[in-house]
Parts: sequence; structure tokens; C-alpha cells
Amino acid sequence: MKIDSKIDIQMTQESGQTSQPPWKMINNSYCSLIFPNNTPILLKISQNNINSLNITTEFIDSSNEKNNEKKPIEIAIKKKVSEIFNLDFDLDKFYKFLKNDDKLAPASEFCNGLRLFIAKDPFECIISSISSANNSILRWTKSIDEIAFNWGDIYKFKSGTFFSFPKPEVLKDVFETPEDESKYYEKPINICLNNLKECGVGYRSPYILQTSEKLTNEIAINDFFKMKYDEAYETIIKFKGVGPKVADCILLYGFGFMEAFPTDVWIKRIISHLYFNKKEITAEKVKDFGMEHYGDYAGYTQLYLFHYARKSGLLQKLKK
DNA sequence: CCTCAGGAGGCAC
DNA sequence: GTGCCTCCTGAG
Repeated sequence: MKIDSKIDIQMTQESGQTSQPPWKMINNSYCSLIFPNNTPILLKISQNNINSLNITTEFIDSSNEKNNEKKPIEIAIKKKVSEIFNLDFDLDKFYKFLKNDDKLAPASEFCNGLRLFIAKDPFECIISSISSANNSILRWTKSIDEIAFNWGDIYKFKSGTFFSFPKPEVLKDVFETPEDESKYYEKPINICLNNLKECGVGYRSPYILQTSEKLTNEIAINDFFKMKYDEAYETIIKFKGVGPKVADCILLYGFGFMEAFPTDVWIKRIISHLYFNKKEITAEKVKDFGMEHYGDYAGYTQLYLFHYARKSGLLQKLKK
């Protein structure tokens, strides 16, 4: 299968977006477990040129690959890939927008083909974003993979073994510390053998448990898809461990709210460097500036500015 | 080569 | 304004 669309899959995978850890690389393909039409499928994506993606898949039961059910599932797979990599977004139109602003023009060249990496599982994105606060990319991505390994469902394919990210109703019951494991008899065996602290999430473990609890008993994940930005923001920021920056990451990468402008310390430095003559301004003002100035391009502009600054060396310069 | 302080895509208090 | 889990980095 082939999808014709402009994207740099490697840059997109490795740009540190908090929707999920980068996918496993097997034989030069980015591989992930997805569930189109509720069917577990191993998706394998490779790329020869920036204008198209090569897609191959594996099923659990290889007999499925030959039967005549194949056509509808192919359509569902393409749709899913298109959602995850935001392929309907018109990049060339966005580049015209960037080139209209002298401050943004360099980023459009530098990040050619970079796209939003939207969550394949919004709950995974929520936990990823909470875990990313005051943390390094390497560390939070290892934690998320560890959580899936411990409590997700196992799926074995020819190319390798993959784990789904656990549902909130499973994660809410897992143990926080090794000491909790002594109470193993109170809970099902699959959640007794490991604990959150050993996944390296540190002091964020109570936030992860409370969030899983809320998403089991108070709010359904899918409710966020029905909300406008303001309502979704006010709802998610009430969660423990979710502040302004993490809230916007969840809305942008988890639910595709393109108008979100996640403002961390780096974006703050970049924006004040570019637009405010290096004067220190608050994160809140930077967020407002981004949302007003860039509108529906706010999320993409944040992604491009951050990636440009990180990879071009501008961040290192601004640090000093 | 080892040790250890400082810092990391912020948040709760 | 401070402390925070834990891992990584770099100065000494």
C-alpha cells in the first residue's frame, strides 16, 4: 500500500511530540500496533521520498491476510494513518503562511515535511503528557513503553511482540510502589506484579493513578472530541499533574485541537527572542500571543518553532 | 576512571 | 517562590 502525501516520517517520529513514544524501528520501518475496525494490526511504515509513505501490515492470524475481507480493512488502515500523521493538513499552504512572517520563514525550510504526530490512543497521550512535565524525552518515552509492557495486552506478530497501552480502568488499579505489591491478593494477577515507581515516573505516579480513576468513573475520553477548545481546556486542566503546558499538549497531540499553543520554557524564550526584543514575558502572555497571532496554525507553528530552535542550535544560544 | 551537583518540554502546595 | 522523582551530563 502507498499513500501519496508530503511528510518526513523520521523527523515527525523523532521530534519528541507527547502523543506517544517514537515507534519501534524494525528493518527500516516504523512499526506500531493499531486497531482499525477493532482488529489488531501491526502497521509498518517506510519511506523512500518525502512525497509518499510505503505501508505494509501484519495480522495476528496470517490466514486473514489472504481472505476477501482485505479491502475494507485497507481503507480503515489508510484512514488511521492519515489521522495519526495529520495527512489532510495542507503543508504547502502552511508554508506560505510561515513565509509571510520574517520570524517564521526559516522554520519552514528547516522543518520541511514535519507533521503533527497525533495520538493513536488519546489516553496514552494524556499519560505521556503528564509524564513529560519536568522530564526529558528519553525518560518519559521509556516510562510509557514500560507501562504498556507491564499492563497492556500482548500481541505477537511475525516481526515481533507488541503491547497495547492499558485502558484507564486497568491503570487505575496498579500499584504505586514496590511495598504495595505485598497486598497482591486483593487484585487480579495481571496488575500485581509491577508498580508505577519502577517505570520511572517518580512523583508523577499519584497523578497517573488519579487521572486513570477520573477517566474511568467521571469523564469518558471520547467526551473531549465533542467539546470546543475552551471547554476541553477547562476540563483537562482540573486533573492533577496537568498544568497549562501539559493541558495544551493533550489537546493538540491527543485530540487534534489545532488552535492550542503549548507554552513551555523554551517556547517562552523563542517567542520573547523573536517578537519581544528578548524581554522576559510570562508563559500565559506567550500562550495568548500564540493563539491570537497564529490562530488555527498555532499548534503547527509551535511545533515548527520548537523543532527549528532545538535542531538549529538556537535553543542552546537562548539558554545563555 | 570515579563522584556529585546541576538541570530537565512544569506542577502542586 | 520551593521542592520534587530520577536519569543524564559534565566539571573536577
